[in-house]
Amino acid sequence: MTQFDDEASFLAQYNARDFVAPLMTVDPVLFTYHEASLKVLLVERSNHPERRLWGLPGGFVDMVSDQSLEDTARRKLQEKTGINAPYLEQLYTFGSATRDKRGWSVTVAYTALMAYQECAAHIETVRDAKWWEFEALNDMTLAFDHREIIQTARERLRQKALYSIVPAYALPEKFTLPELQHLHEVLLGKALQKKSFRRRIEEAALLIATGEKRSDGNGRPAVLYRMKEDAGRHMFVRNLEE
Amino acid sequence: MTQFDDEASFLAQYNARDFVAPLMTVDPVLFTYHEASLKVLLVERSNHPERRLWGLPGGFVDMVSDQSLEDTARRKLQEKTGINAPYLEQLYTFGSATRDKRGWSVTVAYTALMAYQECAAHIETVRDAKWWEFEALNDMTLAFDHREIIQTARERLRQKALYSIVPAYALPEKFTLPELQHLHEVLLGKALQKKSFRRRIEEAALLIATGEKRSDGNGRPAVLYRMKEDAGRHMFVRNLEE
DNA sequence: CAAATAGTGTCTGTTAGACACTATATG
DNA sequence: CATATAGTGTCTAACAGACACTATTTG
Repeated sequence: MTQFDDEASFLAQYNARDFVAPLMTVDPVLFTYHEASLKVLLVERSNHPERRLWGLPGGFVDMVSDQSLEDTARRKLQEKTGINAPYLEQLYTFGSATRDKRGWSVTVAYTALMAYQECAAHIETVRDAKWWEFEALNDMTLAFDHREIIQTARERLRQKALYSIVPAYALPEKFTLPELQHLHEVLLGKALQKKSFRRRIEEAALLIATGEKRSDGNGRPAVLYRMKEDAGRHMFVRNLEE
Repeated sequence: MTQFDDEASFLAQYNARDFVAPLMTVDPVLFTYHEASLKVLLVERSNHPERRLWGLPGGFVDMVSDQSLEDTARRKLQEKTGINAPYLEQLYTFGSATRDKRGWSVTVAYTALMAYQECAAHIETVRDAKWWEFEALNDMTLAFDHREIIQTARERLRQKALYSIVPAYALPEKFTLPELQHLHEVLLGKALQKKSFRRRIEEAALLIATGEKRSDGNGRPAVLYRMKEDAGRHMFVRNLEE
């Protein structure tokens, strides 16, 4: 390798094209909660590879328009589904020689949460975009290693349900405590004591009562709350039981 | 873009060299505990860019020899320092257009822990390898965004000290409870109640008494323990106070 | 009124904090 | 013996679980 006196001349001759790097993608796993169940947003691929299979709404980093990995995640969600998620957090990075048939590839996965809204395919590389029930994915063949990625995201979200109210980002802006509790119950796969659940949220002062109530026709109406600004960052010192 | 009938012909014409991907590196943050303080292993760069600056012992993914990102992390640690760490966990992925002067770059950071041992530079791209006291890094200019990466790793390790005994991987195979407690105290930046600390570890049955004791000359000798196989995976349901 | 769902009062159980105590080493 | 460090006994405080109770809605 040639030696250079100074960094400036080193950088002047440096050309990233001289080196082959792994394929570099970003894959958001977008969850929501609707009709009492957890849903994941998937898109049907209209191009090779893995054409016609459902997978995550991710894609390549655009070295011109993206300044950061989070930019890529937001852009891909926007392009493929028209969605802008209020919660986006890096999950894990999956990289290996074999996960993509095109060669060594790396994907940075993000967990995203948002209130349910209808969605549709937005660009030509996507035939369709659809919310799938999490449980239904067991019977499907998904693109690449996307099943493993979704499984990892789901597991992390389960953990967060034990010590935070991050799952609330999967609800509409205004929601009731029974709704939030049920979402946590879905994530944890077990019933929770409503007294415990409500008490810890109230004592940590994470929510603001809007003054409104909502009834679904049966029984006493529930108070509607919205999250305080930083409620998603709060961590309880003691977990709910597993 | 040309259309292909089947995936095989698509893959046959696909050439990763046709696309420019970000630079792709892996950076392990290797911690140990020695002489009552937390240390980080850094190497002095002998090549551009950032020549002569100290940074993490990372490097490019080798698409031939590495099968996974963890392979890269282990290989780089081995090459640059001769070390094989008993604890290695993915930390976070840092990627942006500006973090490396050569262009858009992504690094997958790993946290590694090991018992203290002497180390030395192992290859020509490294002038020197050295354990630095974590506190000393404040006064240094480090390569790239490595200060931020180390800070993130340190913060994650602090979190783990609250609900696990993962930090024990930074100790020798046999260690005493007062040693482990002091390491946690360094990580948390506050004194802990020894009764609480010992009680939770004993009740979770995470350690095995070796039968040996060790005295440092002063006072009653402490019992030496080693970690049970899966002790690093145990998570206490209730955190220590912050 | 009954049925259904929201929300509370209050007791128990678990586990961390506080801190004084005992145990075992050295010199 | 004094000193130093390891390790224990035990009370308190915080907070989740259990579960019966009250509250508010519809029909």
